Amino acid sequence: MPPSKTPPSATRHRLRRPGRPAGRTASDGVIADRETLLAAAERLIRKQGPNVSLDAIATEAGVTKPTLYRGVGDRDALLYALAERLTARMASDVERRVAGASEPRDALQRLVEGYLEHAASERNLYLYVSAGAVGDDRIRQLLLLADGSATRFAERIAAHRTSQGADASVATVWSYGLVGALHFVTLWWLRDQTVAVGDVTDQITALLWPGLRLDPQDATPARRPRTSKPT
Amino acid sequence: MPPSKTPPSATRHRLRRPGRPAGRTASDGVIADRETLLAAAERLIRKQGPNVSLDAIATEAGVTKPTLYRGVGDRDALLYALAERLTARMASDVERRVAGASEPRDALQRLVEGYLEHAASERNLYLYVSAGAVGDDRIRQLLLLADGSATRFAERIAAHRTSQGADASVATVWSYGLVGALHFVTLWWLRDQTVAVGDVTDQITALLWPGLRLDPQDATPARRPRTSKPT
DNA sequence: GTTTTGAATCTACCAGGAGTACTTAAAAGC
DNA sequence: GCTTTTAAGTACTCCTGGTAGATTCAAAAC
Repeated sequence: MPPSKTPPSATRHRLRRPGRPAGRTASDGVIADRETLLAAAERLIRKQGPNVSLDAIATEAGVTKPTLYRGVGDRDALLYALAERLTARMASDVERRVAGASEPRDALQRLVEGYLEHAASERNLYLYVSAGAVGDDRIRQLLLLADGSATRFAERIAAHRTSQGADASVATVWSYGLVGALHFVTLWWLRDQTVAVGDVTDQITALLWPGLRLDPQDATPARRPRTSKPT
Repeated sequence: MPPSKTPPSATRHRLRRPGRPAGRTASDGVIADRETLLAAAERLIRKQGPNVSLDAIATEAGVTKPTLYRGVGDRDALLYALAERLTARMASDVERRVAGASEPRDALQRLVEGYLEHAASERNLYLYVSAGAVGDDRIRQLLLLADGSATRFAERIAAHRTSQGADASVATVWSYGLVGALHFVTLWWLRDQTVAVGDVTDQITALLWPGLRLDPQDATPARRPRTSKPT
């Protein structure tokens, strides 16, 4: 009945018949590459918004759900992978901008602006990763973005403060605080985008910079007697 | 077959047969009160964690899903209602603590500590409201907590700065930044609760206070030429 | 060159949860 | 006493995440 079985690539992006695909040799050009699947997920989220089903993503990749599962894992795994890719891109973008800073405050300013603009340009992906799925480990999912970004901040803060002889134990809390502030302001800004990026940037910088700077005398911010060891 | 139909309240918290319940007169003691339903939702979330189905909540209230729907609306409506209740409680709790503050910095310190402790004591509810559902308006759901808290902060900040002759236009951005910082640090702290509340409180306060204070000379934080009107 | 083994994929299903159309029973109104 | 309105539950549909088993191809074994 079928005139020619297995048309090589005639029906691109259409579900294939069952069975091993007739293409490449093993482990050479692997079909259903993880990279391909993740790229398809990003593509679909970018154009369709953050509410996409796994089925839709699989179809976008020209593949079915089980293949998607073997390639990237379950919904959480996909979420984590996309979060990692997004934070890595944001980090390198922001890094590039910060590199040209003249002074520390300018660096913070560029960082904030870069975060805002990158989030805006990847709006749907940013929202997808921000909301997470509704799974068991809610905290982890809510902190996905933070875990990606905060460790980078924490290293910087700790290194800087240590080099200046200041207490570096604040680094972890401060970095989560920074990311949280950035994140919520970003969401607010993404919602009703009525304010110019520059203004928001200035305002966040004005809020955060005085606490982060290290020039005057503020080397020991402790104010109350410690009740336990700070880990 | 059934010996006595409609046992009055014998099977408490068990699904009744269809039909209007045989209790009260209208608008007197309304059955399936919205308050009752929301309280049941909170009760169940407190004891079972943030992953609860609407069915489970209805059962907890001794009622079925359609009744829950008529009482509080869909999943989003429930989420918003619970967020409102939680933020209101947190606000009044924090307000009470802040009232006893001696100086502005102490007020911030009490605010931070109150936020952390209240979130910890309502952990499951806090997580439920934080994550939201995965619906259409993701941003709104992600900002649920912020919208509840930030407006209160914004009013305070604006009033304080105006009274001191400082630029009050930063109030909105700053309040979202504050809530974001508090929120993420709270989540991080709720995850691996290895640090004492007091230490975290001190560290966040140390980060945020210098930006918020208004004593020295820092009345005009603008650093770059404005490119557009700030709303 | 044939057979067996293993790998990659799809089809078809299941489970669970949100949301709803319809039915039933009690109260309120006439 | 009869009708209308109100407050519920029953039982369904739809959608989405996840999985078991069938299906096809390549490569190794003989």
